[in-house]
Amino acid sequence: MKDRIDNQLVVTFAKNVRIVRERAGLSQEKLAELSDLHRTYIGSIERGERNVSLVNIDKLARALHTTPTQLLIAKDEE
Amino acid sequence: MKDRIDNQLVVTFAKNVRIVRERAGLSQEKLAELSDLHRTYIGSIERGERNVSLVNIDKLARALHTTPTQLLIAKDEE
DNA sequence: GCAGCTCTACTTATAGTCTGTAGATTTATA
DNA sequence: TATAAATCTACAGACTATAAGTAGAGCTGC
Repeated sequence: MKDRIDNQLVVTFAKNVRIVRERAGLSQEKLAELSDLHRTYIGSIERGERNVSLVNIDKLARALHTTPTQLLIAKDEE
Repeated sequence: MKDRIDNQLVVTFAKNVRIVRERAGLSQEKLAELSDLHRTYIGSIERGERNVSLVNIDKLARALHTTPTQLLIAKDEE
């Protein structure tokens, strides 16, 4: 398994992408198609293995009909 | 001159970093030191030439005593 | 069996570093 | 007033590290 990135923002982003995607009823493959990214790349983002940059944050936010900001906010730290 | 990146999020981020840095009374060099990034890299970010990734967005937000979210929100589109 | 996800492994593209130059601006100082 | 010294930013170019992107096999649960 590839290493997770030890950074709170990366972890939060990863979780949010997964949550929003699932709420939207999309598979990773479908999201990949909508965002013009690769299916395995989406998976690794959601596992917190990728240090995603602004342009792809933007692509994902658009595909999920949300904002970059929403994807970076920690929803509930329990 | 290196090309600006044609992406709204990149442009917004660039502007916000500069505004917040100047409000804090910091030079690019001082911010570079505080964020543990290179001085010329800070300059190119503010010129909108860089597609910055999550870990460095986090570093900059911390150094500027703000949040990643604040750096991504378009303040006023006039 | 199938859909959806994980994981390895890899190449290519670009994020990010470093050195150095130049111009503009400010500040001290003769 | 100059003018020199110090500070700051823009930018070029070359380099290194890592993000972006792809392919394919293999889990897992329905």
